[in-house]
Amino acid sequence: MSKQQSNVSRVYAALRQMAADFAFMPDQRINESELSKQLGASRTPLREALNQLVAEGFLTFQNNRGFFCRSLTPKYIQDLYEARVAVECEALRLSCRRASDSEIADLGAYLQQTEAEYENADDPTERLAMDESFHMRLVLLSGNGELERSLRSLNDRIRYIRLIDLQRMRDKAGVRVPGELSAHSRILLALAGRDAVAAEAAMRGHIEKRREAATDAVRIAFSQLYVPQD
Amino acid sequence: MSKQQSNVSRVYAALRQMAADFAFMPDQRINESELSKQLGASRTPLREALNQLVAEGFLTFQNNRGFFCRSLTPKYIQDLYEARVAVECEALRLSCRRASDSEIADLGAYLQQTEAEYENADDPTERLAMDESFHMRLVLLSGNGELERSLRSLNDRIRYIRLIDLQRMRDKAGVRVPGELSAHSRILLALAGRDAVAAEAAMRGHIEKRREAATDAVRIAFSQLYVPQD
DNA sequence: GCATTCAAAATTGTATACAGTTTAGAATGC
DNA sequence: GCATTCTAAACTGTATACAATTTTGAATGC
Repeated sequence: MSKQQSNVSRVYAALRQMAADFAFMPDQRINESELSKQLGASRTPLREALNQLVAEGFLTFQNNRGFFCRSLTPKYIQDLYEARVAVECEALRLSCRRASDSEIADLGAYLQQTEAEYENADDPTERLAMDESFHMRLVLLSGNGELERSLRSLNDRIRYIRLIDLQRMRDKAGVRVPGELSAHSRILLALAGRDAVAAEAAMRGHIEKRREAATDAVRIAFSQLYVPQD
Repeated sequence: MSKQQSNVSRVYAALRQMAADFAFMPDQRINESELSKQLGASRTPLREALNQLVAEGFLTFQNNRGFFCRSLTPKYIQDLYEARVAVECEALRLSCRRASDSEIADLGAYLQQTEAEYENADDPTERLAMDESFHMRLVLLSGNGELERSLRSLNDRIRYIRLIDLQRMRDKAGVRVPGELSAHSRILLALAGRDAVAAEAAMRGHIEKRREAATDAVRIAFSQLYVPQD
């Protein structure tokens, strides 16, 4: 009998979470000894996990200087949003051909259930989790493992900014007019109608609408990250 | 004065090349001691590089059993081709908006030059390098670093199969009718006309045309990989 | 105050050792 | 021949040690 899960993957998961949350400041140097104590593993497995995160773009590496948190710039966030459009639109196109009627119906039920919760949820983290979950389910319907992997990576690198964006939206957002369709509903409707063009257009519009706001949020993020207490 | 390039990144580059060429057989277990001798580094930096390749999908990892070459299945190759469509079509769309006229003219000159060479090149490796290069230049015009990174990864994981595909095409391919436009020319023309829809359609058709052939090539690849000498 | 120098401290890079686990293959029984 | 058991060899996982490099910060000169 042996452990199924490797120690490196446990450390990796913890680090990825930390990197997503910007527990490391942008461009901050990462101290291996300190971190290894914190995570209860020696530097050898820690560095193996850190190397994985470098390969995925969460961290960078400089010879003899070690590991650094990725930097956070409007350009970088824009790149990630554009990549999301690429991944999610193509996945949606595939889903229009491949998803079964019952899979689409299931997603519809999920959407209906969460949209009610969404309106009531105060916590932006909760809202974001619901939003991400809907988008991820859509990609899963495409049946493409590579697109799924890409979206997971993009989501984790973008999450912090989306959270800031959501917090700002909460303050000034009006309630949606009852009867008006949410962006998610419009996407799902087009999918149910197997209308790839309409679905893609709805998805593209939906993501790009948030892109501009998100690049603005980068500046806000800076102030939130670099001020310790407020 | 110090080395600019780290040892790990040297080992990584060598391993990535090997993984792209299927120097490791699909599903083959990788022996760390042997490989570390071969690459002139101890197991510590070797494993750091191997972990990067796991994160990128070139290899897999099982606790207490070590590293394995990714498996090679028609489904996997299809996923990668579909991801290429996602990345390259969106990049092209962005390029239509962003590329300067002179950048497009440069790419046109490059295309004209290589298409002549392409017809004469016997070596499939050369042909593939030219093809990849054109596609990569297109993505670079989008100015999106994330899409660029994705395409690089996809290219390396797909290359071996494309090579097999090209070898098969050589045997039965007819010469293109003079005056008829190559797929690359059609894409470039649409780009020059800033016609994102036409460009995307041409790109999609171009990649998908090879996708089916490539999944067939997987079976051929198996026979080539598993027969040592022929 | 500001730049420069330099030695001490901190940190990274990697080889190695060894414990823990898996694998290979011989021996055995059916 | 085929499955099972068991032991030795091979291999992986990780802590640790130490060399090489970078960083820190005090001392100095301007």
